[in-house]
Formats: sequence, C-alpha cells, structure tokens
Amino acid sequence: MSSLAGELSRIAGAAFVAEGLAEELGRVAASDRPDLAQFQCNGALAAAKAAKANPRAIAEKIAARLKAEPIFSKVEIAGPGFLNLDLTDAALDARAATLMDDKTLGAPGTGAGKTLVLDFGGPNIAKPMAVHHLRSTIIGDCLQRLYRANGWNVVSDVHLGDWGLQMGQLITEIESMGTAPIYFDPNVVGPYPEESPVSMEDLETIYPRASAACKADPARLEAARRATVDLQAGRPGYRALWRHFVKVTEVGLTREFGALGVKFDLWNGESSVDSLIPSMLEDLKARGLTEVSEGAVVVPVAQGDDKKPMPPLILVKSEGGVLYGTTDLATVIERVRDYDPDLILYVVDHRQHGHFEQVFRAAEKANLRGRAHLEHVGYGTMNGPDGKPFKTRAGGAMKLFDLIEMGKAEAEKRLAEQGIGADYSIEERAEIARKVGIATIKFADLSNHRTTDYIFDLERFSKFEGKTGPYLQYAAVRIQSMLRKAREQGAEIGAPAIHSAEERRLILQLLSLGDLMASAEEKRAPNMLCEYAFELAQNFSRFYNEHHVLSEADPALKAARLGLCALVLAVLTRVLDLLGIEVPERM
RNA sequence: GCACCCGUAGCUCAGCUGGAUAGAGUGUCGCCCUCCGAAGGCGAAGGUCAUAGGUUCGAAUCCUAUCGGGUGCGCCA
Repeated sequence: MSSLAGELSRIAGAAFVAEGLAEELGRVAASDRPDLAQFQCNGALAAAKAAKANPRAIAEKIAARLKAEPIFSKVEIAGPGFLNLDLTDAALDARAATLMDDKTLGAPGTGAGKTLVLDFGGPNIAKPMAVHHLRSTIIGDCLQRLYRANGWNVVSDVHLGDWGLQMGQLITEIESMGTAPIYFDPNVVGPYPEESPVSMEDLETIYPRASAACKADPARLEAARRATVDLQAGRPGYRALWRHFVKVTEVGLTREFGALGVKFDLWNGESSVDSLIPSMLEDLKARGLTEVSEGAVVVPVAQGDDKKPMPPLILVKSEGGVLYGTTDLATVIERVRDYDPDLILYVVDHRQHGHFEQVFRAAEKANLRGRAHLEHVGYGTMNGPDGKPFKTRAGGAMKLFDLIEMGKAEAEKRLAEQGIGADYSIEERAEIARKVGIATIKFADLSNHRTTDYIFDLERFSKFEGKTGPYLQYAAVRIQSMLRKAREQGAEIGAPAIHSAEERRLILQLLSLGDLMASAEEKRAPNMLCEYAFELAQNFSRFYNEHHVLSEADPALKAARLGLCALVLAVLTRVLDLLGIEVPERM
C-alpha cells in the first residue's frame, strides 16, 4: 500500500513491533474527529485488551517512538489511549506534489497480476431492459471501472438470458401465430430466411402474451417446455428462429448500453456454454456427484450445518431441459478454462442469493472453480414513491430506455430553468442534457448502498443542489472554467502548497483517494465513491469561498492555488469517471 | 413454518471487521455576493440509532428475544 495512511501504518506498525506487539496494531486511519487530529491509531486499546494491560501505558510507549519521526507535527494521546496524529505541512505538500505527477492519482494497485471476471447486465432476449437491469448495469460498470483502475485485469460479460424456458415460450407463441411456418416444418432443415420474421417491437408484445398463455394453460406451458428441450437439443428450425431473436434483441440492447456508456468485453450468454454441458454432466455423473431425484438430475448441495433447507441444484429437468443453474455452473468451467480468474463477481438482484449459493456450492463440491473466489454481489430493488417496485403510470414495468429519456428530459427542463446554455448550439445543449441526465440517474443509484432498496425520485435526483450527480458535474465545470481563465491570463500552475486550513483539508482528502478506492473495491461499494466525490466538492467550495485564486497578487501563492484547483479537478473527474459520469466542457 | 436482509433527524439515506461529542442531503430558521459561475459558504434547531435484555473499560455496530417491513425457500430467470 503506497497511500499516506499506509505509510503511516507502516511507521506505527514498526513502533508496535519495537515494543514487542503485533504490527497490525499500528493501523492508522483518517481521524473520526478531524477537529482533534488528522489521523488516529487505536492499536494501543486493542493491544491492552489482549494483554490485559493499561492502554495509556502502551500508548505512551508508542507515542514516544512516533515523536521521533519527522513526518509528524503532533503526536498526542487522548481519552483511554487513542493516538492522535498530525503531519507537517511540508510532508503533505511533498506528497501532494507527487500525487500531481501520478497519472493514477494514487490508485492502490490492489489488482496487480489478478484477473476478475465480472458478470453483470444480464438482459433477457426478447424483453426490453427493465429498470432492475439498470442497477446491475450501473453497479457492474462502476465496479468494472474501479477494478481496472486498481490494476485488475477485468473481463466483463453481459451474460444474456438466452437459453431458458422463455425461449420455448416465444417459439410456441410464434408457432401458434402461424406467421412463420417454415421454422416449424419438420421436413425443412434449412436454409432459413436471413430476415427475422419478428422485430424487437413484435417480441415485446409476443413475450408477455406467451408468458400469460403459459400461466393460464398447463398444456401451453408443457408445449413451451418441450420446445425449450428441442431448441437446446439443436432442432434446426428452432435454432434459426432463436438466432433471429438474439440478433434483433441485441440491436436494442446495444442502443441502451450505449446510451449509458457501458461496454462489455464479452457478449456471452447462457447459450454460450451449450457445448460444454454434455461433458460437464457426464463428468459429474462419473464422479458420483449427481443423483436422479423426481426425474431430474441434481447435485445435492445441502450441508450438515445448514440452518435452512437447501434444495439441490437441478441440472436437468425431468423432461430433459437445462436451467440457468446448469448454464451458470458450466460458465464457471468456461471462465476458469479461459481466464483462470482470481475472482468472479455476479452483479445480480439480491433475491437470487439462494440460487448463487447453490451454484457456488456445486462448483466447490465438484472442484470446478480453479483458484477463483465466487461471490454474488447482490443489490436491492429500485422502488417508486410508494415504496413498491418502480412502475410506469399505467402500472407496467418501466423500461430502461424510457427512464433514460425521462432523465434527459428532466435535465433539459432544469437547464432551461437555470438559463444554462441559452447561447449554446442546439447540439451542445442536447449533449449537456444527455450527460446531466445520465449523471442524475447513475449518481442517484450508486450513492445508495447497493444492498438496500431505494426510492427513485427523479425530481430530487435531478436537482442541482445537494448530493446529486448534476451538482458534482457543476462543481467540476466551475473549476474547468476557472482554469480556462487562468490559461487565458497565461498564469502559471504550480504544485499545491498549504497556507490555510481549507487547503490542508483539501490536500488531506486528495491524498486519501487510493485508500478510498481500495476500500470501495474490497466492499464492492460504489456509494463510497459517491460520498468521496461529494465531500471533495464540498471541501473545494469551502476553499473557493475563502480564497480568491485568479485575483491573487502573489504569483507563487496563485500558482500553488491553481495547482490545487487542477489537482482537485483531476481527482473529481477521475472519481466521476469511475462512477461512469461524464463532465461536460461547460454547462 | 424455516432462513436471510432491513428498522438511524420531519423526509431520503450514510455510518455497522466495537472506540472519543451518531453524520450528510433535503426541509425549517438566521447570517454572507462592488471580487474567479450564490447551482455556493457559515450558523441554529432537529435523534432514548424499533423495543427489551446481554457481552465489554467502551455497543448504532457483536449476541438473544420481541415488534414492524422486505425477500427467498426443487424442476422460471
């Protein structure tokens, strides 16, 4: 760890070791009480507890050693044995200057040499993306950006839902429509038409109808199950039709992911592992890991110490079809084979926790996961103002695309209210509205802790005041504007130097970015990035309110302040980028 | 029924590998623009951290029970 807190932890750790205590006790973190100190170390309390000794006595010994270190301007013992630490301004200035030259802005490098497979998005074929995909997409994309910034080799996979019962439902519905008989004629094995018999718009109406029909009529459901088995078994007409579904859907998905600025390395899906499934089943059976239960092939995953019933993972249904548990397990094999990852994260709705527990247990039991740690990164639901899952006014599921349009429209409204860009071109105004609208939605989503449900309130999220995406964009734009003016003046931009409490506070926060990125990674917690960005903007506003930069007469002081502004802008822009939020040139 | 998650300021939410006076946004009420974008800054008010016990020098954080809300529990994803 090359961060400032890491450096201090090493110094304090050495002091603990010199006293015959554990190095980990020297962990130094930003102080909970900034009014008392910049940093704190609580190791003496923990040490005293373990040794049943007097915490203050231990703290005294550690403090005596720390006082010999030139980096500290203050070493104090407070309360029962807290060590309060301040650094000299010279030490902070030196590190700020280093940070300015560091393209990574202090990124922790936690992922050096490590590979992450990140499974998120998970849209379904023939269905438009609904808002619950929004969370997976936005959270997953943020993690993708964060892990990359931290040095991980990241392989992201959209993992389409393209192989399950819905496919059979669509196929049977289209068969009953009678509009594309060639795909159902058993005497035809191809070639089939290049042109899809259905458009995305068609599918959007066909799927709900098919789904409802299967719900209402057991015979229809049975037919859909059979069609699914036939599709998975390779029936040519079904495969051809299915390929049209996939192709047509991907066009729409590309549009929506593009609008959100989200990219995937792999456009794989459940179907991608189709060819791996027979050998996997054979292997598991040969090793005695499967059994037949009620006509289905399953892997028992219950353990003796389970506190709840743990059903087996079903690999093959009684009528012969496979489920997403089957494809998920095969996908583990594929990912281990192709990437040998250290970590596989699944960014999926927390309601599927039980499913992943089954899959992970099966992967463990069958020794399929290589060295990868498998983890379900769950998230809560996005709710409407009534606290129930977000719906349209008509009561249907809200589509992601419509939500994005709403965000953009709201941004346009707000921008017009503020009289922003009245003299800009229509194109630039639209571009600003796009960036602001996306920022509104993303920041609102990411700033909530991912595991809890949250209430989507566009009115509140789109405000330019308070903890919102647009506010942060504005803060960045304002600094850009100032630096532009400085350039026009030909002013010099130097290294930051502390001359005031506001500057000190700002520099301390800038120097903590690396630790923040490491914590956010460890907890898979985008909301920590949001919190940091907002605090940075606030700290900057305080500084900005107290110190005039462009009119500063002392050239050295002016250069240092401009340098600080430039560094704040760089860090703020970086954090927003990690959140997937773009900053307009002006607004 | 069993299991998991959650109950923190009027509202929306952080904080939860135990640590000092529980934070932020919003809303309410005061101040602060002849100056870099006030979309801002400063300050005040607002809390028995659901309730009751327990562990601990120390609990919003860990344990137990209760109440309230959400979710899941074999051939959907």
